[in-house]
Amino acid sequence: MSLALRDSPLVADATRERIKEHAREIGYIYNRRAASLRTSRSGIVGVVVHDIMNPFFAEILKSIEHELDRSRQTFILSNHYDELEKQRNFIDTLLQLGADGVIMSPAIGTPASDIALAEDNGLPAVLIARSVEGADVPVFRGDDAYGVGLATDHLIGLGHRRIAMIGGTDQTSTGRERYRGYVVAMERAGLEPRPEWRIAGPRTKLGGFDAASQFLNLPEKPTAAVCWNDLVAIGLMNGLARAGLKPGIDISVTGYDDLEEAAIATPALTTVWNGQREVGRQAAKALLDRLSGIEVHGDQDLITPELHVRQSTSAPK
Amino acid sequence: MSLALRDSPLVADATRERIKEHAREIGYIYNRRAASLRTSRSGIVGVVVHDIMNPFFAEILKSIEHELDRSRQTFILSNHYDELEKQRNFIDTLLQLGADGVIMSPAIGTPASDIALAEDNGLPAVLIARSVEGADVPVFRGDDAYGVGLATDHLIGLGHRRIAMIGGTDQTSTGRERYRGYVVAMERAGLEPRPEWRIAGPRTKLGGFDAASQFLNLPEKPTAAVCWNDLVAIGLMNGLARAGLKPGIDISVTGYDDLEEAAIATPALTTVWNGQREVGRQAAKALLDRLSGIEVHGDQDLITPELHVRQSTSAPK
DNA sequence: CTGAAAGCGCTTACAG
DNA sequence: CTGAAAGCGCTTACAG
Repeated sequence: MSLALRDSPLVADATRERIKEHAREIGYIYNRRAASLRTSRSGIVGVVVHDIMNPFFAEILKSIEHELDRSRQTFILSNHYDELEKQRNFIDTLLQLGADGVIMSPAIGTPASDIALAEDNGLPAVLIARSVEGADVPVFRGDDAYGVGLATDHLIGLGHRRIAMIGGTDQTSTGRERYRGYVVAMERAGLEPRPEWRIAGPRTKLGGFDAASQFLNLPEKPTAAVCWNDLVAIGLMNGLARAGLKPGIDISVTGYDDLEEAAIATPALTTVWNGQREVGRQAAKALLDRLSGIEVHGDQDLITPELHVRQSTSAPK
Repeated sequence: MSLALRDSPLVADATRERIKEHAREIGYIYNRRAASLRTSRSGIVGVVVHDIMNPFFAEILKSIEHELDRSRQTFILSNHYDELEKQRNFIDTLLQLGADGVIMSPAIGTPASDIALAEDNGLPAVLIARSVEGADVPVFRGDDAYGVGLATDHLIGLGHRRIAMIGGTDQTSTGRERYRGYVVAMERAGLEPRPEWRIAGPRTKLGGFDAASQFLNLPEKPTAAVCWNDLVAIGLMNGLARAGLKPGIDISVTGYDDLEEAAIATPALTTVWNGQREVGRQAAKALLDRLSGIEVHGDQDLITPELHVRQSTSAPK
């Protein structure tokens, strides 16, 4: 009977249908805990990110979901809010449930040993968005330095000379990479990336909104802002508008990620496409490959970002 | 040993600590599948909503997460995208995993029998946001008709006479309630809620954005729009701005939900607080109560919405 | 090829 | 009070 319900080819079609029909009639419910106990395969995959409310992750999650659905894996989602403790609890839960694998955007400060612990206990891991020094697992993310370079070059090309960088933190690999991309592009153009033009910290709309006044008080007023992500950029534009300025005309603003929302912001946001869909798809595929025993190499294939020019950038006045 | 690890009072403190220490050393991992198989309690709670990317649900989820965390329940999240099939698959998965309960915002068209099926198989359900005719389970949501009435009354009080209602669908209980609130408020003020002033459908930012041109072509141009939710309102304001109008001055706009984002929109959005946090908290608590055998009455305590007036509404020009 | 038995790792009722 | 045994519902190796 169990063979028939699992669509085994060892059972004739007609027999299978009869058994399934009967199972339905008596309200039979397959007990996955029991099966999993026996086979040590649970069909569960864990996904843990900073914050699923963040549309950047939400877009990644959608494509992970799509990919996992196709191979009938159930996925369990969790936020770690960049707290190591929460992340550890979640990994612990996955181990206890006998999950088959985990896709994670590691919390700030995740040591390689945390990932090794999971791996050593039969929980293969795949990273997204951020890498962890010393962890020998596949990582999927965009080429952040290159992407921010695109945005910075674009502003320089429009004639901007004083360009601020708003948001992000040096505590993550992504943060360091994006800042590096900005610095390199500025220097390449012979411009000085003045440290006081960097407003580190903001990563949300509210953060960008609040940074507007700080931006407007910067020494030797910058005429443009390269933002950490679209959320910060949209928040900043709202803050600038609230202060009576016209973002896109008085001050040029670029985002990062190209969220669905970027195109309908006012003004429509010039931003860098960061391949969220691709990141999710590739990460899910890599994990599924690992589960079926296919070797996946640990080095990261960076996704190449693209600049999408819209109305939030123009020549300085 | 198992007693010690579960902090049973039957074991002396010193002994417990020694055993735990040893367990840590040998890298022992508690097998929840085995325990669950034996006790038929899994510590898993399912949550299924239309779309977790929607900030409205995301805010509810956050408070559910907070509440479940405190009682060490793991929660599994899923989107049904208003597809019954997806919702059924998820409930099936929960049954197979032996989940302890489910919190759901039922997909359009969910029959009471689907909920009965879960309940009959030992999976207690609690509903959020939408109710299901004939299902005898607790429901937690706001008083939608009353809330939209608040927004409509506010616009009428400012002097508006031609007011459109944008977004939402009659296929959900929420949709019908919100439209009813608008109609009742209009009629109470002796105004005619003309059917062509209703643009049904939009429920997202993009939907609201696209509805702007349709709104501007409405017969006997309305001077204000009551929107289905904040997303539609923000999208509509962006669309109006793109058409050269000043939302909040040329056209008054109200939202619904009071998302975090509403306060930082440009102009800041006048909207109706819908108690997301409360909905999540109460739903989680009700489910936990049911799990510990406490009777929870099936009739719904509606949360009373509040109007939050900001800059997106003013007297008609 | 078929059917009965062992065993996954827990918890708990029960014998000693 | 303690320790060994039964059993949760599956899957699979094995005996017949």
